[in-house]
Amino acid sequence: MLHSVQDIDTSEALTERQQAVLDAALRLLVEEGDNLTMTAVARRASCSKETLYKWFGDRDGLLTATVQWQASKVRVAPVDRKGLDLASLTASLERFASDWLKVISSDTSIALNRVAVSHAGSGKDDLGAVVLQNGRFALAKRLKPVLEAGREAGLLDFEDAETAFRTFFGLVGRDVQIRLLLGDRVELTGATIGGDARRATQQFLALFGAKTGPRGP
Amino acid sequence: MLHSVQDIDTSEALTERQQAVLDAALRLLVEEGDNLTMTAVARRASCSKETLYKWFGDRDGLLTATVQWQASKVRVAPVDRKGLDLASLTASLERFASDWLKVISSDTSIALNRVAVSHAGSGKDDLGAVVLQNGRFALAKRLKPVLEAGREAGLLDFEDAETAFRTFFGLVGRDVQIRLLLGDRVELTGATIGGDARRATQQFLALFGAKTGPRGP
DNA sequence: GCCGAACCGTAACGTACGGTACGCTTCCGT
DNA sequence: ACGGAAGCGTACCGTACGTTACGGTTCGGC
Repeated sequence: MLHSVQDIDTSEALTERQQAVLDAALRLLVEEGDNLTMTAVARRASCSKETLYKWFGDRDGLLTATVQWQASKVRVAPVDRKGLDLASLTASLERFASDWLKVISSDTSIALNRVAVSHAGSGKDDLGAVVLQNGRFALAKRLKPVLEAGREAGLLDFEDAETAFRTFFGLVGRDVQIRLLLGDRVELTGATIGGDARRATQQFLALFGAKTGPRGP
Repeated sequence: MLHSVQDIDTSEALTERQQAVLDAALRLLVEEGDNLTMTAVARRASCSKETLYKWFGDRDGLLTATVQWQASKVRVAPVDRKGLDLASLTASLERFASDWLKVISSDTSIALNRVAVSHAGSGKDDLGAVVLQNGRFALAKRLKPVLEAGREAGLLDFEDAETAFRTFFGLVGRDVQIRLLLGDRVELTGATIGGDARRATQQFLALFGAKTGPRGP
């Protein structure tokens, strides 16, 4: 099962130098895509190929390390769910939507998803699993508590948090990610993202907002 | 601009034999992903590599021809929009949703999208554009008239057909496509697809159904 | 029956790249 | 000061694969 990849502490024993190397690899990955060669990474990071192999085993190891390294950087602070009213819930949702749109439209996310999708075909490594864990599933894990809190507060009404989340996910992302991955230049300025986040949130509330109002009968 | 790829009549002068070769290439593409070699295609299609190069130029040419060939096979009949009431509109939408889910969860779609995404990075060919045109944009072109007919009939209420379509797209697809592309085994039996199509349609109607009822005040 | 075109099967070529080996420098501990 | 580990730069090896070349076979036209 793919979900079995837990949140590994990927920062286990990563030297400053190693992190720098992985950063270089990441930058190169964004520029060159899956075409990056070990030689290129070595040159860019000003290290020897021998070192790359000693540290990361082989090419796939380097790629996985790079992806996990980027993933470990994205851990955002969980949303505080103190006094929850409609306004703060709306704000939270918009925030999640906006953040998510910014992520999936970023160059690094696009590059990482591209290489993970490529490798998902011939299953040598589990890049797809890593990307999923730190993307879509991490988002779910952070958002579901908010949704459930909203339900507790009588603001939301849904049976299954997973289903509600997936709807939110669809309303936010729509066709953006697949279009970007396929090379379409979708217009995504800061303003558009804000507007899309608001629209998605309103639609989600229209679908899952409690008809009875907060603390209803 | 990426959208500039019009619907080319890809079946221009394609011999039976050539179609057979492309079918073989397609099957191999589904099995092997982007790892397929020219030798493998030649062997599978029982033709010589020289012929492959004469017909399709080079590897990229073969790939593009294969993708276009598959695309040309998917042209479905447009939906008739005769007497339009809520029932038939709902049925149409569910049909679209169900068809789309079946497509994106099919092995060939996954394989094609994978290779297109891979190649979208280093833009040698325009596989991404082709896939987008025959996937997401073809769907829009077929669905929008239905939506507009629904609006004409007073069943739907929206400003922009494109926006409405994108919402529908998101409600139907949600996280399915990206998860499949990344190698997650999403459960998608016929029953699940039917249920998801119904749910997406109901949600869409809840968001864009005219409050006034058909032939409103 | 004969010719050339199209095509099959396979062998051959060139190159790019993953992976390894080696010499040299730096730097740290003793 | 000295020995050795770590690491840089580079040269080297093996292989896979894209691309080309070639001999043999089928087949339609005359």
